[in-house]
Amino acid sequence: MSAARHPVSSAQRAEQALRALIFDGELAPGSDHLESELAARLGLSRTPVREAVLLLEQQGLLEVRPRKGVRILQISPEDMREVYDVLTALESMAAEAAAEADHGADGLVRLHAALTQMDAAIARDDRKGWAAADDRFHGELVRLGGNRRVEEIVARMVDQVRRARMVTLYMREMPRQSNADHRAVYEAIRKADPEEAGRLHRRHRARARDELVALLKRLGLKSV
Amino acid sequence: MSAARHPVSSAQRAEQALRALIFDGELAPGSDHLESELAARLGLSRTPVREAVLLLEQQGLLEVRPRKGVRILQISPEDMREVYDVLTALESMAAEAAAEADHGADGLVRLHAALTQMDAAIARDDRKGWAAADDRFHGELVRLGGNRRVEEIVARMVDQVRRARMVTLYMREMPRQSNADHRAVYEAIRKADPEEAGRLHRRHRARARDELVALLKRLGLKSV
DNA sequence: GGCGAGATCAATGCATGCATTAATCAATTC
DNA sequence: GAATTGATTAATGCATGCATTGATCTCGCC
Repeated sequence: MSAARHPVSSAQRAEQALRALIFDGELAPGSDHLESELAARLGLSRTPVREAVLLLEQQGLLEVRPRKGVRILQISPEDMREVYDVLTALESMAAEAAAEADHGADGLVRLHAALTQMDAAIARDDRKGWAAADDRFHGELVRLGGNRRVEEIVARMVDQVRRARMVTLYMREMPRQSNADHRAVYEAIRKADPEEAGRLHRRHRARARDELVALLKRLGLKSV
Repeated sequence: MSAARHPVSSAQRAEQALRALIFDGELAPGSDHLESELAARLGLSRTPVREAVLLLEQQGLLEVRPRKGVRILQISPEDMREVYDVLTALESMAAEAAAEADHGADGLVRLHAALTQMDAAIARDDRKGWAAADDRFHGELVRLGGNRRVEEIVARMVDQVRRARMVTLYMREMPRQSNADHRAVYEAIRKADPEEAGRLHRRHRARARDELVALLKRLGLKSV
């Protein structure tokens, strides 16, 4: 998203590296890891790793437990409900704002591109491709909303969703309904109808939340 | 909010101390401060101060500028609009959830207490007292909503509002309208009417946002 | 007199070392 | 045999030191 500002510090690389390890599942949810172990793994000293760990703790990805190492946090269905409720509230507001701003079809090219990419991915039965395009759609929607703080908060929440999706992506039907929802939201924004855009997006996220929470509960309580 | 867990680390004390300095205005918005200077001021070494600074940066209170020290962030009217929009979306959702949960009048004692304290403060023309009670009302409302993540995000946003209020608190009428709003929201929650509670709260925050942004613009662009 | 290049300065970012202290293990006693 | 207390271990939290490198200041040249 943001270009490399300064030389790129080791702490920043540590943060990115740890995020990657967490999202790839190499640091499993619920597992403990010593700072020194992580530092050795990344080929750094403890200091930048410690800084990265503190940031990731504040981001809700892990927890520092004073003598027991850092624990990668697990996400319960209840957590997922919380995350989705935050997303519902903020994204639907963003959708309203985007519709009010009345971007022409020009300003919505990226949003539309994400739509067609999702369709294409579904046709190919490419779940990862669909997920990536879905992320782009939601990211662009929020960007169009014109509220930086909303962008940042949503990005954090999406991190959590991403982890749950690792598990669920292959355990359900291809999300055709979801795509119809997206297209309807896009149309409302293009027609500059804020009320409709907000209402449709709210319904979309509520549906997704209910599906995901039900699925998670059907499995075991604690998952990625 | 949460009790002291472990012995309380120096880094945590540094974070709290820096927050206090910022909110008291001793570290002025827009001012720069070297890490070593802050460390000396707090009687600590640079390490825990640096950790605290990194956390506060992520909380949006300051910015680390590699060779120029940490800069205490200023808040523009546009920033305030963003903050209030986030608060509007999340708190009104919390109000809905609180109404749905149908807490009896028993479960709402703290919310009601905040109300009466706000009334009393207005009668005394005690602006700081009113502000403190207002914080309690909003904090309790969000707690009743039953979403930890919303609580945390709202707390961050309230930090920003607090800084702007330092400037504006004495520059406007006593907020009687605001209190009527609060009472109406309380009543809707007590009557377990989610739609009403959400609608009323949304209107309340929108009003507060418009007043504050207008006031800030009437002064100068960048304020606390 | 103004502008540019080079040297000096200093703040950060990182590594390292140490003290603190929680957790584990063992030994002794009941 | 179990439990409690003491000793040992080791991970964290903090302090300190150093290298890197951006910023500033000076000197020289145009």
